[in-house]
Amino acid sequence: MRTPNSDMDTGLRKGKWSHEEDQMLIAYISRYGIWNWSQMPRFAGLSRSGKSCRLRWMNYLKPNIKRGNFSNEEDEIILHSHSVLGNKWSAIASKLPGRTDSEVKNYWHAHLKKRVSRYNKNPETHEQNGESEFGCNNMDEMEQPVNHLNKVLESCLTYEDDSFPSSTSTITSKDQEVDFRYDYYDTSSPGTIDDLQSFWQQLSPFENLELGNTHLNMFSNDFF
DNA sequence: AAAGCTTTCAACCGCGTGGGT
DNA sequence: AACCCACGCGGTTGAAAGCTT
Repeated sequence: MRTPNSDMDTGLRKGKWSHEEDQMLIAYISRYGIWNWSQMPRFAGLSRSGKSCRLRWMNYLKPNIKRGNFSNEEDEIILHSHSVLGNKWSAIASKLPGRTDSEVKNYWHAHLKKRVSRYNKNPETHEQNGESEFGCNNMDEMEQPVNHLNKVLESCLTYEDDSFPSSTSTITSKDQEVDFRYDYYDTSSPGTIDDLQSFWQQLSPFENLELGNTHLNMFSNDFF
């Protein structure tokens, strides 16, 4: 929070909003609506910039703003969306009713970014009781699925026949079920987080996907 | 208890974009 | 085509709150 003060050049107030200012803004918008942010503060009797008013309204005063902790579901949506969209906070927030881009951005920097970078930089440090937090017993086993996921995805998108050898698993979406076959241990080079992001990008056409494979579940539920 | 450090998050700032002239 | 203006977005800041020593 910034301390209330004034901009010497413009005479406009800056810093934390008082309850009175909030009430003035709410009262004005309730009565006249939003017509021009830069002109509105003057008519509303506020010594604030239009930008400041807009920000205060959009992020805190607007009806239906959701406050409080983010749910696990919201966490997953943010992490998944961020892997696909990058720092497009507005686009990510649009997937979370009641959450603002600012709130999502802050939450990402305060909580979620660490979870991803922690694994990116030093996955070994997450091993506990001889097993990583991702459910794998060693790094090879943990990294290979990332690379493997793309193969799985590719197979389920392009093959529905018996052309794939070896093990069989099932991938289902809300409107279809596709059998696919793969050979997990054929995957030779370890994957990276970029591979994982690529996986989610390719997966996006399948909404509400349920994956009948432990490694896929590992990434969708535990890693994120 | 208090000093120092870290985290959180509301608010600000600069820039890009799009519409109007 | 060039300029202006309003708006929206994303990065950054810094006070307050929380935590640790």
